[in-house]
Amino acid sequence: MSEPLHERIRAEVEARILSGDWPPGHRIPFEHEFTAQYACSRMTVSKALCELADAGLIERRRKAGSFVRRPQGQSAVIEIHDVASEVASLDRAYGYTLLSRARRRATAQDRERLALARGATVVALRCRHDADGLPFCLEDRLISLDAAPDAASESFAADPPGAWLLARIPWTSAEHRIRAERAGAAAATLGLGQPTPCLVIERRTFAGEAPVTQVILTYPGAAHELIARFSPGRD
Amino acid sequence: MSEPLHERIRAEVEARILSGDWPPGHRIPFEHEFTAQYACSRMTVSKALCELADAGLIERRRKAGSFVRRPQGQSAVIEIHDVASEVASLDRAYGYTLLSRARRRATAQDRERLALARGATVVALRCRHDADGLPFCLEDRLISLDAAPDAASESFAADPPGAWLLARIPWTSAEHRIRAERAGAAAATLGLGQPTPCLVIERRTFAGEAPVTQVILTYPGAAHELIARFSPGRD
DNA sequence: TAGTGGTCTAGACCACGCA
DNA sequence: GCGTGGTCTAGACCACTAG
Repeated sequence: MSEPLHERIRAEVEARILSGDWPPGHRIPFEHEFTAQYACSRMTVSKALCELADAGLIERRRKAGSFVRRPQGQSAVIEIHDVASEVASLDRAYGYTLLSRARRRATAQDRERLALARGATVVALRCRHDADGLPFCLEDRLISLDAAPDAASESFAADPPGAWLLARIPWTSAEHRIRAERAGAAAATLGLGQPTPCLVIERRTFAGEAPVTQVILTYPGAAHELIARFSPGRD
Repeated sequence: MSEPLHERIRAEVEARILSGDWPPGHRIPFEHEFTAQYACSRMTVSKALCELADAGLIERRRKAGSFVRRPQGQSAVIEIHDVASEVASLDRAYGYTLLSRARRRATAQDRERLALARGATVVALRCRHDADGLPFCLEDRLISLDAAPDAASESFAADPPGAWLLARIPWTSAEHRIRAERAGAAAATLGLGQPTPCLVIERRTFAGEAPVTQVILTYPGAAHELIARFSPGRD
């Protein structure tokens, strides 16, 4: 058995669908018909068809059967890695510089960035990530000391705060905003001329309802792409 | 049985992992231990643990057991909607204009964009999506006639090609690239001054190994953000 | 109501990888 | 070696739902 049988069934049904042999809306054979065709048990067929259903290629309805789905594709999936591993995956040397660190009672702007209550205290960091000695990304981060009290005694001089937080504070949800922007205050730090467009990623992370951190990552547009390969999901 | 048992097992193990109770590297109980704990068969436990492995939360090794995986960096999920529904969700009036349409043997550049074989034919489209009468997004699309022969006889004068393709051609995977760019050729069409940064989304879609379509969407940066809220779980 | 998929069982054999 | 997970079987009962 070089290849699992359920995998072979899945691949053959998938090929029928992708070739157009079984067009959208077509009812594919019942499970018991596959068990006869492949001389196997129902569990094996079921596993193959469930994989196709998870992949969004078919829809299964009790009593009616399984049908080829009309492709949905409204939404997609993108992976966003943390900066250090991003640089590492490009096979370039990673460098990190802390530009500034401040501990303060949250200003009005801080409270808006991080959805904080009045009177909360934060650590504000600015740092630069380098690849092969060249500026790769500018990071502007707020950390809530309510969520991460240890951040108050951490200098962040040697290691970037992203990995530090990730290793300590469990998070349950995050919100991303991605946009293009003209390099403003970041231009000088990144060694850019003014008109250079940048890719800006804003991320707010929460543990339950409590805000943990907010970060603005600015990448020189020419030097960076978000890349992802993905498959349609269930939905 | 309101909830399948394998689902309950999956949820309880996932909770242990996300709470930090079982930290990265921790070996979780063997399948036979779960069968004792839940008084169920091995298949049921296996299904639950396979789901967690698919989601990237655990790694399973023969003889050794199953282990909590270290977080893969900050991998995340972002939804990318198609342009028409994007405009609709902003509660603005959607408009569509076909700028050009050509059918041709694939040029070298076309072949690179769409990973096509020599001698393939394509339909090349340029169109503009408007919101409340203002340019919202510029679309530059290639369609492989091998994958979508009907595109040869479709004018695309009234309806955007994205939805047309989605309704007809099933796809199994796609590749996205997102970057910031200075408005170049797109500037005039979008009614922009030259230095305006744009958010550029490139998407290549495949059915199995066969390329279907490639599209470059250019959004004026100030007018557009990708926004997503997500939770950790499936990678 | 009858037939489908969803779930589950109590076994089994095998491949792999750590000893 | 030997124990793990990977796969598979030949049944079973149940929930859902189209007819």
